[in-house]
Formats: sequence, C-alpha cells, structure tokens
Amino acid sequence: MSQPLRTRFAPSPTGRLHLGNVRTALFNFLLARMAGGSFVLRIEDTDAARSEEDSVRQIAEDLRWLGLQWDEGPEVGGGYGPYRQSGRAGIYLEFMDRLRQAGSAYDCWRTDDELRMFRKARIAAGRPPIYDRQWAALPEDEVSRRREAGQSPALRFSVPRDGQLHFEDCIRGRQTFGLAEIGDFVIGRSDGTPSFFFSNALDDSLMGLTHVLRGEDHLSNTPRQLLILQALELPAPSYGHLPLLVGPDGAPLSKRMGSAGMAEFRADGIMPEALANYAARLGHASDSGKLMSLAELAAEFRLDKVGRSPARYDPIQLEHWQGLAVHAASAEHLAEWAGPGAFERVPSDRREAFLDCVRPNVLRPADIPHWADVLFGRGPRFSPSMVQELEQTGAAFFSAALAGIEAGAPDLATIANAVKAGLGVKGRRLYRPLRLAVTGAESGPELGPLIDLMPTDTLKARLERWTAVRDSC
RNA sequence: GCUCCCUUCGUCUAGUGGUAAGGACUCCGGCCUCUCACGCCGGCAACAGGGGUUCGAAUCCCCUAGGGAGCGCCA
Repeated sequence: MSQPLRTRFAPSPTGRLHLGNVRTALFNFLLARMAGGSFVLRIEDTDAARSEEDSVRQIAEDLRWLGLQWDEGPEVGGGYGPYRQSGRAGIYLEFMDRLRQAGSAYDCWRTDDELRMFRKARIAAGRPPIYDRQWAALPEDEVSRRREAGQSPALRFSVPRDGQLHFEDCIRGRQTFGLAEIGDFVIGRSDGTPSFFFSNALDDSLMGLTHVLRGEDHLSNTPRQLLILQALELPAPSYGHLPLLVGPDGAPLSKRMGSAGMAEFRADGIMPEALANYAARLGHASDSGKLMSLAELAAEFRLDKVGRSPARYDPIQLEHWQGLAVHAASAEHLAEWAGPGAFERVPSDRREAFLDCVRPNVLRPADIPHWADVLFGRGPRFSPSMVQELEQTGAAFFSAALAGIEAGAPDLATIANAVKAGLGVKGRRLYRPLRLAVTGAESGPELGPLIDLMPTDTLKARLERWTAVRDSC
C-alpha cells in the first residue's frame, strides 16, 4: 500500500478566520478523511510581532465549531511536533545552517532601504524587480564595516541562474517556471527568524505531509519552496492550488472580509452544517443538492472535482444551506442553537410540538423566541397598516370567530367555518385577517397547528381585541 | 514592467471532439390550500470575442479582451 495521506491547515494567528481560510481548512480535512489519512493543524507564528495568543485560541475554537477536528496539532499533540512554529526555532536554525554549508544560501548585507531603492529603480527602468546577486555583493571592507556597526545579515537562497523547474500541481496539473525569473530570496531574516517560504516548506516536509491544498496566491511561490526542499534533499508534498474566493463585489476575500468572516457568521447564527455545505461547494462540484454531513462530504470529495476558476461568495446561497440545516436539525439541536431562554414562554410539554410547528419559518436563533412570544406571550405589536386592515375587516368577522370557538372547538376549522357561514368570506379574505389578528404577522407557520398549540385564552384575547372596533360595513 | 493562473445561465457549477449544453441558488408560474411561509412540480436564463484544426468544437491550437496572483527581511 502507499503511504498514508497527510494534509494540513497552517494558519498564521493574526486574526479571525474568514470564508477563504475555512474553505482551505475544509478541503484539506475532507481530503484526509476521504482517504482515511490524517489532518494536521500547524500554527505559523514565526512573526511574533503579528501573532496573537488570542487568535490561536479563536482559530482552534472556530475549527472545532465547524467539526474540523485535527488529528495532530496544538492541544492534541502528535509525533511530528512542536506544531507551533514558535517552538521550532532550533530546527530552522539547523536547516538554515545546512543550506549555508552546502553553498545553497549566503549572507546578504544589503539593508531594507537599499533593497527598496533597488526595486524601485528596476521597475522604473522597465525591468522585473528581482534581486540581483551581483549588485548585492558588497566589498569585503564594507561587510566588515557593517558588521562592526552591529548590523546582521539576512540569509538568501541561491537560485540557479537558468533552467526550468517543473512540478505537478494536484489540482492544476503540470506547471513550468523559468528559474531566471526567480531572484535569490530571503529564507532567514536578519533577526535569525525564518521567512515563510522556508519554515512553511520545511515543516510541510518534516511533518510528513503528502498533500498541501492552499490558496492560488501561493502558486507562483511554489518553485521557491521546491528549490529549498531539493537543496535539502527532503521530500516535497504534492501541492494543490485552490481557486481564489472573491466577495460579493468581486474583490478578493482577504483583509476586508466584510460579512464573510467567521465572527460574523457565528454572530449571525449560521449553523456549522450550513457553512460547511456551502463552503464545500465553492470550487468543488457536488453530485448532490442535499445537505450532507462532513463524512458524506468527505466521501464524495475528489481532487479532480476541484475547480480552477475564482468563486464568488454569495450570501443568498449560504442562506439556502442555512434553511436546509435548520430544517434538518433535531429538536435538541435547535434548542441548543437557540440558546437558553429561547423557550421560557413555551410550556415544557409542548416544546417539541412547538419546534416542529415553527421550524419551517426559522432561519435565525432569534426566530425561535420570536415565535414563542407570538404563541405564548403577550399580544403582538401591530403596524399601523395592519391595524387599518383589521379594522376594515370589521368586528363582525371576529365576533363570528369567537362565537365559533364558544359553540365548537378552538381550532382553525371551527373558526373558519363559523366566519364563512356568518359573513360569507373565504380564501385570502378569510385567512389573512385571522393570521394577522392571531400572530401579528403576514406570514408564518401553518395557521392550523399554530392555533392548536396556542392557549385558548390567548387565542380568544387576540380575536376579542378586534371585536371592539366599530363595524365599517 | 516581467512571469504565472483564470474566463459555461445574475451566482455556485456539470461537461473533457458529436448533448435539445445538465443540476443547484435567485427570480417567475402552478400545486398542496378556502391564506402566507415550508414543501413539491414547471419555466426564464450561459459556452468573453476573433481566428484556425476538424466531416464535426464549450471541449484542441493561436491571438485579443477582461479578471486575478506573484516578483517583500508579510504570511
């Protein structure tokens, strides 16, 4: 058998996750689950200044909320740790040194400012702003002068001057890059910490990862990472680049995540199942339009079904999955989702019936206490237009309804028949005023079950209110 | 500027030389129903443009246009 498949998600803890990150994490998770492999979480916190402890906690919490439990990583451990790059400094130093010894990397004494000027000049001259080794080389005495002044060098990888590099992208197929286009790049900052290119590639290899699914923005950087691994004689994972995700406005979903952030989704009451089902179909075709569990999504996940073109985040489509998720949720699940207090008004023996009745009209947690209030709370507030409509309906209508209840039973059929017999109205003119008077809303759950659930006193009071108005007929 | 990636209904997508170009969301219509929502059924709607190759191109090649990424001591 081939080696077990290992994937990872490697966020840097600089803030909350957004839809793009979530999809990347999800795809890696699904790929691992599909193949019975492992899903690793690695925290890329080499840039101490930008990393926040709080973000690490939050990222972990958000992933768990979605159900993307990692098999190895922070909090759970594993055989390839540490899983936070801040704990791997020694490893990076060791491998940087190996590259230096092998002549694959060298010290660069140029300063930030000098490099910036250089790039500017190159661009102004109409040439690519790639690093020029000849230009960067400083005379011996200048190097010692800078050393004595307390300056430290950065470590640069020595890229072969010509030739081509090929690799097989597991989503996009064969890729070819000309080495001449790639300048010598920094693998170690002058403060001794590793750069992203280096630590990221090294850890992917050292952690035994077989597949790395990441954003398309890394595609043109992949040759650099392959070069590093080659020089180190380490195995490289199979890289696959996911299409970009753009916002409703067409702009990339990056820092300005807008409403596509995890914080927003969760505050808005989006269900994890909804988000997962939506994200799974962004850049990956599904055979099914049904709501699926993570296990089911994993079962149909295939690398050759991953798309290549950018996808747009559409809140309306997310809303569709939210509806399916709510409809599929069990009573316990819904109760937990709505939170404590959502049922305060609902008699405990009617809670399940209540949920079954209102579920088709629920999309947000707040909808549950809302309907609880309509059914078991004080009377609804009526808008001026509703008041007008109910007054126009007339007192006779509601008197007839009440008489029906007294003579028969407090259910919709009895009420409707009584009103129909008394006033001769039917259809929309019969049901709409009833719904309005009883619920204070133009739409909602089926009126019959809703009335069955409602205490008779409440029902009568709602109807009675409109018998006092002067009959306009 | 250079290199690379991308382009099928409004949106997410199926399609890999021969299809009436299929599905989902939105929207519209019908049914459940003597109301609205839910649900079910149906309808509108697309191969970026131009050249080739071929008996035959959404599918292969070239060019153009548009979108995006990378070229950082950010990740």
